[in-house]
Amino acid sequence: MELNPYISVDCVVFGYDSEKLNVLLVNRILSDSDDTLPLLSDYTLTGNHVYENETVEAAANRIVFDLTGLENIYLEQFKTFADPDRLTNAKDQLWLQSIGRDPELRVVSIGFFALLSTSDITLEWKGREVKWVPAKEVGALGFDHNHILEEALKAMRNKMKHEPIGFELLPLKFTLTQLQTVYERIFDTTFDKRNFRKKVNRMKYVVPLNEKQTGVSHKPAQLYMFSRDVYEKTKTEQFDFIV
Amino acid sequence: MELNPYISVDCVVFGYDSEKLNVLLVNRILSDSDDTLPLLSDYTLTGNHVYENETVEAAANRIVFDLTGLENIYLEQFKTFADPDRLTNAKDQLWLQSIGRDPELRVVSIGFFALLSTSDITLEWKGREVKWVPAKEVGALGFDHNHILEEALKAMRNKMKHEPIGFELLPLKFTLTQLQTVYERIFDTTFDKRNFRKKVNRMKYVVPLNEKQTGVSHKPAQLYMFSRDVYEKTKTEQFDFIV
DNA sequence: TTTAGATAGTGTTAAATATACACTAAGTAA
DNA sequence: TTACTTAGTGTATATTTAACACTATCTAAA
Repeated sequence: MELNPYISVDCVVFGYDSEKLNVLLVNRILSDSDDTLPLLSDYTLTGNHVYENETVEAAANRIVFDLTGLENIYLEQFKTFADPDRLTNAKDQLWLQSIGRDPELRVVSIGFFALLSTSDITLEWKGREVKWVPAKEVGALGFDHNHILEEALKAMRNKMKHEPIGFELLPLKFTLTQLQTVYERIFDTTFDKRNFRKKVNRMKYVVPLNEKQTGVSHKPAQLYMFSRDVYEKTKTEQFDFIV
Repeated sequence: MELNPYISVDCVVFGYDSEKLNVLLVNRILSDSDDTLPLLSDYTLTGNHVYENETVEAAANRIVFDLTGLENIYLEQFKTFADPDRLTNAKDQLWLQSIGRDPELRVVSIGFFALLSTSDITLEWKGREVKWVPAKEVGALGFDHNHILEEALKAMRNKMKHEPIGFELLPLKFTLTQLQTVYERIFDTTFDKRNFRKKVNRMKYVVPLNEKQTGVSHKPAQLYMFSRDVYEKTKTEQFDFIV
């Protein structure tokens, strides 16, 4: 089965490690034929062209699965990038040529972001170096990937404000402190513990388990899980764009 | 300048006429060579391929401008459609062939929705019939356009819940009753007038003008306008996904 | 010029939610 | 047993929501 040369998918894989938000990057190395210094060595987001018979959603899932070995990861198509000059800078042209792509083609990239808890995963991808980088410390990326990352962050934060996707960044079972911290880190703010817990208490889709945290050297916390079922059943449609 | 055969833009143009939400559709007619009954006659959303040197945003603006003569219309990229079989049904294949496109090509369509007040516009498009159809009464469309329309409606409603885009569907100057009605019609509900007005009263970006409605045979209402400036300055970042 | 018709515009009370704020409880490790 | 660490809880005040009905102002027609 052939890859379609015009259509690609870029996945911004966000992983939260109970401290900060990270992004998955892969190394892009181009070595000289005489094995001296590399001509090119930088990082990009994870992406791939789609197979001729593959939907873009399937391609995004395939990429995330190849990277993490995980299925059913939260994935969302957030924006498409198709500027005529998005791959025209010198490094990208060099790279495209070297891997046998026509550097003249106008490639559409459909952007997805994925959310997961880094504790879950093991990394490997086509022999290329893959690493987590804190979202705030990402340097200059290849292609238009800094732009794509920024848009992904915007879309993710925006969705996070109104929909319960913070849970996707935590393990299945989590404590309320962990939940609070996710929101604090992503919105770069702090909340009052008692008020936060009062609010969560009204969210019937955050359900307490008969289980406590283990392996900690202090009072173990109650564990909770998120029930999408309950959420879907209880959510309402209201408008609320007041400041 | 050439059109890119792989990349198209579909615009879901929503127009509100102070009664209901409408969508702009164009007729797709294919006549037999002997001028008998048409082989094909149905409607589609408005769309076009992008020029080789054109961004997709520019293409979307161009389409809306060609259709309405209006610039600076609210436009938002909401989703991209790229399923391998999205144009494979018989009618679409026939149409593609007849207009000289390769029916085998996998075409990516980047979906935008536009919001405007129908009172504003005059219609004309490349000699093809263009018409407003109430969003609730749209029948079977060509291509995958029923699917695109549904996704546009979802995206628009969702955005409307949290961001002040209802104003884009009204004339620049509007009354509070008109504003209330937009939200009632789009969310298919009703609000209490006094409570609605109390809420709007707290939105500092809805500013009263020194002007009243004219041409009505009853007490003329106060006119208001929306100030995006004030909105951008006063908005905050909070999370609120409680039911 | 009066009257009918139509929509504009307004206030109060009770319940729910938001905000601000500090101490005790329960576990582990030394 | 004690020190350390994080979990977990309540109250008072301000703000917001929700439910509810009447008067004001304009036009048009009698």
